[in-house]
Amino acid sequence: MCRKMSHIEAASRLMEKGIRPSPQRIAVWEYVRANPIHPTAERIYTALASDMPSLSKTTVYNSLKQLVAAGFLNTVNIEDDELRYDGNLEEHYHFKCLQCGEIFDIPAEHHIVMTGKLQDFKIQRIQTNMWGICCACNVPYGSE
Amino acid sequence: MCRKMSHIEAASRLMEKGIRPSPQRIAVWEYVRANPIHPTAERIYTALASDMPSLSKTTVYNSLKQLVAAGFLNTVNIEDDELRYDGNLEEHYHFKCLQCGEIFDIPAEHHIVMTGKLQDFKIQRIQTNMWGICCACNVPYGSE
DNA sequence: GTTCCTGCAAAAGCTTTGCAGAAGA
DNA sequence: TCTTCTGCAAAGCTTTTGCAGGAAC
Repeated sequence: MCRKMSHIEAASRLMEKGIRPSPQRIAVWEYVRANPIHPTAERIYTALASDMPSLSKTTVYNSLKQLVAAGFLNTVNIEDDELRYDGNLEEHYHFKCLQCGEIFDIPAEHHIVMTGKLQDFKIQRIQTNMWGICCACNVPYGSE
Repeated sequence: MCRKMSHIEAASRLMEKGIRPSPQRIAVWEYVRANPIHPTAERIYTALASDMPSLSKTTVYNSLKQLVAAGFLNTVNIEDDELRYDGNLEEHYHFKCLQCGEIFDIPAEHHIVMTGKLQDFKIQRIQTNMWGICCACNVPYGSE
């Protein structure tokens, strides 16, 4: 899914965008990349705070905002009440199981056909979210 | 887009779902249906409060939640920091222009191909959001 | 030395909850 | 009468802002 990236490479990619590669920013980015669970800011903060006791939530929010603006992370708007983050930049869908709550990455296998109204639109980003029952929860009665 | 609906029809459709057709709930539903601008709860409240001075935001939130649960409205998760509502239940995409900020409804012209991982998933809802520059803002220099 | 960054505290904004009174069945 | 609903006030949460100290260049 996400190619592994060294601290040094992460730092240089941040610098290319004019972002100072602070340990906090690198930690946030690497956490989101290494944990494809579409974490919230809160979750990222909690996970990193044990190794970085001085880390503040403000810094997590600041870092996320910059990483999204720089195109290194995407936001995932699949929940009505919280924002999630995704380090997987390849085109893919999100599927949220309404039973177990897990959010799955689904490889994209179609493209929007740009006809009619869309012909004069310049599309820069597409996000497709799906809700339903995942294969693990969608087990017919009696078959397990 | 949305077929016109009388108060009486709205009331009976609410009752079918066991929801008491209070004037507030009908007003919220009709406002969202009649104003395909994907309004936020705040906007709905402000718009209705002039005609219904006693209306409270709590009631708007309660009504929206029930109308979404009953399948009469959908949430639109195209903004990172606010939830919007949509009374158009036909399959369509949303396109947000990053320049003028407007959100357009785009008729759906494709279907997700359910292959691979998705074969055992039960999809109940799909939402596709796009961001970019709309046709009005996407005017080449010198042509206007 | 100047700019940028972090982190604390406080503020802001959106949404939910508790509850009392009103409306409807 | 009993249940449901409304609306006020307060609380809860997430996110942003102000600012002082510190780090990087």
